[in-house]
Order: sequence, then structure tokens, then C-alpha cells
Amino acid sequence: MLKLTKKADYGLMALKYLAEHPETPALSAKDVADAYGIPAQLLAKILQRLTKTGLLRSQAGINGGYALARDARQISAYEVILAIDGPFFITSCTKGAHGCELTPSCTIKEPLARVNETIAGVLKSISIHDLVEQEHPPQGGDKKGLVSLTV
Amino acid sequence: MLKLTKKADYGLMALKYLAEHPETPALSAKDVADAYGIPAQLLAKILQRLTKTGLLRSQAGINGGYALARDARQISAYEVILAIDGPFFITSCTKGAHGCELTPSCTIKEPLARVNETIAGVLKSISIHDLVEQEHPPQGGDKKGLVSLTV
DNA sequence: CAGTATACGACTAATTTGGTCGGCCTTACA
DNA sequence: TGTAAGGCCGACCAAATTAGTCGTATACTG
Repeated sequence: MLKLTKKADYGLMALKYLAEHPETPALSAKDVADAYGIPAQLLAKILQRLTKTGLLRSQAGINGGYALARDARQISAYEVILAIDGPFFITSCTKGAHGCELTPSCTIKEPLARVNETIAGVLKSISIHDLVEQEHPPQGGDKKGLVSLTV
Repeated sequence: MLKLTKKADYGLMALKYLAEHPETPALSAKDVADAYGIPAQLLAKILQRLTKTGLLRSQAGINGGYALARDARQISAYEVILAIDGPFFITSCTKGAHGCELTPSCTIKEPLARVNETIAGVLKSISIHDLVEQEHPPQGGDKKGLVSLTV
């Protein structure tokens, strides 16, 4: 539990793959899907979603496909997950307009909202480029870590 | 997405409720369920789970019920969630014994494992007592925050 | 021994997620 | 200029997970 959906996983994998192939002008959904052995049509839908939210640029027609809309460093894991899975909250009820149904239950949620922000912060601090980097894990100053934040 | 299950929510709410009533020797599942308007039998199962994992003490019979097994400060949100929802990983595949099915997909997961640890760290740093405290949000040094961690 | 409560497992229902299908629109290029 | 590769989109079905219910056994109190 508390896990990403497969769709978000696929999306991240695909973006990483695109980031790893900057030379090619565009890769089709099928290309990426085959590379990872995931359902092509499903990936297609995901990439379409990412395109609509501006993370990818697409090109129809022969030799068409997708490419990152920005530098891999400028795309955070947070944006990807948000685009695919929609806004997430660790609490079941959003403390938006309507409040919570269960009478006093929201008392739990307020402190957990901070947890939520922390998670979002971590996710925002990780870029697609970081994912590429990590594949060949740094041997030297490994300990310095990837993330540092205070809430 | 990335949200707690209702069961975990209920569990946290119930523990908070128990923490708020330290004077009473035990509260029944029904008492708590009624207080929050949640299904009594479902809550019962959750509390039983928490009892089995040692977070609660239970007493059968008349005037029986549940009470915190430890001080509210010594019970972390992490333990509660873990007890109810089982171990969670932000990645779809655990990097345990078998590795991942999808050929190269795990390259994504490794960096995300750190995110996972961060989340676990935040959750571990929040106790049931903190949930109680937060209900009357501190007016003064509000800005100091609840959590501070480096990964 | 009667009533209240936990303990536990099986079962069903609801929701979410994963995945498929079919049709339409765009583009390169022969 | 027409055809095939490929994106775009919505509806749909299937699988998995989560939520919730029921029944029964067991434990404790008076």
C-alpha cells in the first residue's frame, strides 16, 4: 500500500527511457512499450496524458512519436505522478471546500497533511534526470544522498 | 492515489481517540465506532489487528474494550499503518529475493526506494500523541514544523 | 449462567486499477 | 494524392484491491 500505480510507474519508466535517448527525435509508444515489455496501448494512453499536461511533445505520422518537452532535469517525478494519477492526498478526505463527512475525523488529517507535503516535496526534488543518473549508482560519495529537506 | 486506506485512517483515528481518553480503562470498538460514525464491525477487526501487533491491549467481557499498550508518544503512525495495511513500497516491485519481473524496469525503482524510506521516516517520526496535540494547533511557534529530516 | 465484549474467518459488495477495442485525425513520403 | 505509421480519444471489460457484513466461538463480569 501507499504505492504508485503501475501507470505512474510506466510513465516514469517511459520518461526515463526518453531521457536516455536524447539523440532520437522521437520514439513511438510502441518502441518504449516493447523495450519494457508493457502493453503498448496502455503506455500510449499514458504518454498521451503526459503530452496533454505538457511534459512531452508529440508528433503524429510516420516516424512520429514522443520526446521530452523540457530538459530531463526540469521534469520532476511529482509532475509525472500528478499528471497520471491525479492529485494525491495521504488522507482520505481533502480539506477543500466541503470538508470531511465524518464528524470529528478530520482531526487526524491535519497533521497528516504535513506528511503529505513532505512526500510531495521529496517527489518534487527528484527529476527524471536523477532517475537516469541513479542507474549507474555513484560509487564515491554515495552517502551524500539525493534528497535533503526540512519540514 | 498514494493515499492511506480507510482502514488505516480508522485505525489512526481510533488510536487518537483512545489517547484522548486516558482516564477510561478501556473503550469498546463500538464506543469508538459510534464516536466517529464508522462501521463498528470493521473497526473491531482493525482494533483486533492492532492488538495482535501489540499496539493495543484488549479486554474481553463486560466493560471490556481496548486501551493503548504504550504511551501515545511511543506509538508511531508508521507502526499503525504497517500493522493495518502491511508493508508498503512506493515501487510496484520489491527489490527482495526475486527482483523484478520487468526486465530493465527496476532502474526506476532504486531511486524511488529512497523516497520510500523518506516517507517511512516521516511516518515514524509522528506519534499518536502528535495527532492529539495537533488538534488544537499551536498558535505560537507554529512555523517550527513537526518534522525535520535529511536523507 | 446471562449478557457484553473481543477473536476470527468466510463471504459479498463496492471501488479502483489495469488493460483492450474501435474509430478518427495527422503526417511523411512514394 | 493516397496509404501506412502513428498519435488521439472515449467507451468498454477484466482483474485486483478495499470496504464492509455475517456467523460463530471464546472470554470475562456480575
